[in-house]
Amino acid sequence: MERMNLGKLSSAVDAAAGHSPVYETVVNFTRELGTTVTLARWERADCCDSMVESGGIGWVLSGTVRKSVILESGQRRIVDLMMRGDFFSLQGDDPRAFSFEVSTDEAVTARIAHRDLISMPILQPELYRFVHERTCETISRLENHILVQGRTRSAQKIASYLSLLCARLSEEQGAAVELPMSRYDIADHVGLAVETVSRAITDLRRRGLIELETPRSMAICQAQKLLADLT
Amino acid sequence: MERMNLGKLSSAVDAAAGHSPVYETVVNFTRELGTTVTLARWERADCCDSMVESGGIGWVLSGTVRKSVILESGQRRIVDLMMRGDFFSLQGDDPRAFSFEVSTDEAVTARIAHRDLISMPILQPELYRFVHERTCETISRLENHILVQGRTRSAQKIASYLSLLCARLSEEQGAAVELPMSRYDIADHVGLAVETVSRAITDLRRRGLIELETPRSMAICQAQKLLADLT
DNA sequence: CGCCAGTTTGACAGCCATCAATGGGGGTGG
DNA sequence: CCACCCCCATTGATGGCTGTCAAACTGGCG
Repeated sequence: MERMNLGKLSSAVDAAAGHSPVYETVVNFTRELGTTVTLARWERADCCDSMVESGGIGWVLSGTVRKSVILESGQRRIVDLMMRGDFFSLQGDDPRAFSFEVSTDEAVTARIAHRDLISMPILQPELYRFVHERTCETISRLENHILVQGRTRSAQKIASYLSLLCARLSEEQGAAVELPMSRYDIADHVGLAVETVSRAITDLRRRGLIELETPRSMAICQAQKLLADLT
Repeated sequence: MERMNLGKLSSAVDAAAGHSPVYETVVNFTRELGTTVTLARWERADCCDSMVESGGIGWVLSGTVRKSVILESGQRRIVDLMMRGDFFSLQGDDPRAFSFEVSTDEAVTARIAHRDLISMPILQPELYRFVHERTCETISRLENHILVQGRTRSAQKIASYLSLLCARLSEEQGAAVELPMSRYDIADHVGLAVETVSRAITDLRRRGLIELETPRSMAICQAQKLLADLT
């Protein structure tokens, strides 16, 4: 892990190719925070658990971070996947003992410690409002994932999951996207076995609904059919 | 739906038997809001969609409200279950078109409209902080449900779901609780068929892990075994 | 009494988790 | 440079679990 200051933020932001309007507001928000914010640069497979200690709230400026937990059975479950612009809550006293890991080559995160969050509504009401807005967005993200996991058939789960993922990764329809996670990660995220994930993806490819340049590079060919077809 | 004022709040709160410390803070929060808050009393099967129009944030003071959506296939999915003290976000422009329904004989809800939420950090910073705190609690609730849904076996899903539900409904271990939803609701919430839910519950009962006075009244006998036993 | 919604149980086909094996790609060390 | 290893992805075979269809049972209500 490497500490960063706001001056170095630009290079990190430039690395996050294909900016979106929402992402711009997150970057501006980060700059306006001044010394209240703590930036950090991480590398692949880094464990970001140290972020949690101070409590408060965190977000991703570039790269992908996953929030996971190991069950008593030894199984890993990925609860959430945070990409550039996504916020997540940091609760040090959480008995569920989540851990955070970087799944891309590099990731830049930001956070506000709990003690600073406390004084924000008085000192920076405008910015605190933004925090609330993004926190509600986090709720939407989790609700969407509950809908994905609620699907009964594996093909449905994978189809709706990939649709959602591509929509978050790229604004343009049908463009090839680099999947930020392995088949194992997808399996642990949607609640399926790796083999079932692989089979479902192969099935979608054979039916011409998606295309795979490499196992990690995917393009959705028929977006609406991908979701509708699978009763 | 019947509008309420803060004066009538006491009777509604008294109806929510077995107060918890957290719930008390929510009630106090509601009182302190004064005219900013909008209270409403609902009856069984009422649709609370009118709450969403003004945006902002809502919470439950008594009873149970479920947040659901009908998929293209006609299936219903219950995304979240809100009980006394639970907050939820209201987004009128949400394309996912969630609807809210009361699943108990009676329910009392409160809400703050978006326009009032906007001015809160300046006018009532202390209370706005509380909103943020409860919103983070909502995130925890959804994360927990993602963990439940992620279980692969039906018995695991039901066991962990019932454990979670009972923990939210009653502070005392092993006490009988009135389930706030039908088997159909449970099925649509955890992503199983009704028959599978029924079989899983019967199975847990036969093994002596839970007891059923009536189909709706349940007591957990061996809490830790209920979760650990099922690899 | 009859109706209805909710719950439970049975039978069975189909899907998925598991075990097993193969192939590919990137890294390291000889 | 090549061999080797490890991780990832894919495919096959199989048993068990779950969704589906069907039927019986319960309690409440008019």
